[in-house]
Amino acid sequence: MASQNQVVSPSFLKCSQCALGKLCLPVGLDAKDMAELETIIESSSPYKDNESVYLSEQPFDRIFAVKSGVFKTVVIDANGNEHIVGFHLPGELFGLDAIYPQKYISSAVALGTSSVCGINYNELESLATKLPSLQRQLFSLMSKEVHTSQALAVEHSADQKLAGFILTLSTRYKQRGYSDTRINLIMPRRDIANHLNMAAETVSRLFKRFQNDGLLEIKRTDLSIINMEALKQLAGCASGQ
Amino acid sequence: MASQNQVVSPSFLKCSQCALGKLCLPVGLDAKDMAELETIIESSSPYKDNESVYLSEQPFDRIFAVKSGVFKTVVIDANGNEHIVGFHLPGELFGLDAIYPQKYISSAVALGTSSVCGINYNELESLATKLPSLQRQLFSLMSKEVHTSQALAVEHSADQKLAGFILTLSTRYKQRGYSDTRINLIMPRRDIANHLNMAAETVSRLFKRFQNDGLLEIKRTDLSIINMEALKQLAGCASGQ
DNA sequence: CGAACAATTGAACCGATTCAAGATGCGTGG
DNA sequence: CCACGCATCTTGAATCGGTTCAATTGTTCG
Repeated sequence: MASQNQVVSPSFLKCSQCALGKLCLPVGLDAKDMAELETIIESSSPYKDNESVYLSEQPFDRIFAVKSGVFKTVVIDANGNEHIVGFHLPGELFGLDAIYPQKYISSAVALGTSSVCGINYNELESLATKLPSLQRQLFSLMSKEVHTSQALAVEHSADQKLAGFILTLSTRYKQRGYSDTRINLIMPRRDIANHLNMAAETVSRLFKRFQNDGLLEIKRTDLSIINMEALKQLAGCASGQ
Repeated sequence: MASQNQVVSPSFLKCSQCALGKLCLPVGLDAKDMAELETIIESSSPYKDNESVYLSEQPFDRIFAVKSGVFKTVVIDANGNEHIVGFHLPGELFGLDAIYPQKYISSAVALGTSSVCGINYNELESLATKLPSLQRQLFSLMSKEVHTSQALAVEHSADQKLAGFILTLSTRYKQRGYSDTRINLIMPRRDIANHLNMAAETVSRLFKRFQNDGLLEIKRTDLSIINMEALKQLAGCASGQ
């Protein structure tokens, strides 16, 4: 099993693992279509820890696919408080929420050394008109995004939220072919806490309790899920899907 | 100003007010295109209070546009607890989260007598391939949906959440041409509370405090916003825009 | 008019936050 | 390689916001 946060595929431009490629291929993109998709996908040099791909309020032109590492998207409210909207794992897209307002709502920041592919949105749209399977895939992905955002709101106790969070990571890594039981929590506790709207101390205490209860083992960034079923029950299953 | 929860337009099938039509028209749908869009939009008889349009787990075939009244979408977690994912006002779409899983995730329930248009999704997809402006509009709408779901997660104190909720209603009604300061809260306190993850008692207390502080006036379902700016400040602006 | 439900109000309670120390791990330079 | 210093994480005790429970008032509708 490849370790997480590594480059997804030797030639990411082949798009064999990213959110677009994964489902495009089986539904009828031939080599020519695929080649055309690849022309609008641009690779970029890696970002260092804490560097940003784009900033809030900048004009929207591209969506991004994570090639390696993890990114977080962050908004800052009127009082200057940061809120982490989401974490983005290898193969996942981000920047979709900028389509409607035509500017980036959040800022995207690398967690550790990480890299992306940029995809010009206007060109992607044009291409989607020509390739029905690509259009379908895009609709599907955005629908999934809606669902994901909503799922977060369902849980309300701190236990539920943290258990749910771990499970979504597990599921998402599994979907990309990584282990679903051994996870590298590259993001600091503070970021997890912020994302789930709770105090970092609470995250710490809960991890300890989950460990004492035999649900998982955790040492710094190294998380192993021991009892997946119990975790799902705790989360109320909303995120386990 | 037309009162809320009324039929949006005499002939909704003309789609002049719904989320699809509103932006389709200015971007180049001619009469023939429009006619084609209308052929896949079906009107239905009104639903009575508490009747459901679809239930969770049912196979997905259509998305829906609210013609009149209000609908709520509800999920039930593993422990049997209900959670209200969202409220849907006249002109808005719902059911988009079912595209990815190809089955309805939530159940959609009428709040008071309400009516919808159903739109066959496969046909809509096909049509979108032929009409680039329709495709663009759909992407845009789904992006907006993502943004909306995320915005909810940003607020964390009860004050912020309730203020934010009122502001989103205000904004959304305004977008459809209704008053943004006089709102009919057709949904019971219990539902508002559930949606925002708080106790109905808290909603009650907060409404009272907001009223004492001169932010708004409320009597049962009749809400008037007095001090919009103060509300926005309270909410932290995340929902204001 | 009266029954059933919805909303309000008050008081006790609890989960999670906050504040304040300590512990642990990590990179840097001696 | 160890020592230092910084940042992250952990742990404990006090506090607070919001919930829960219980009782009252208000509203709707047969």
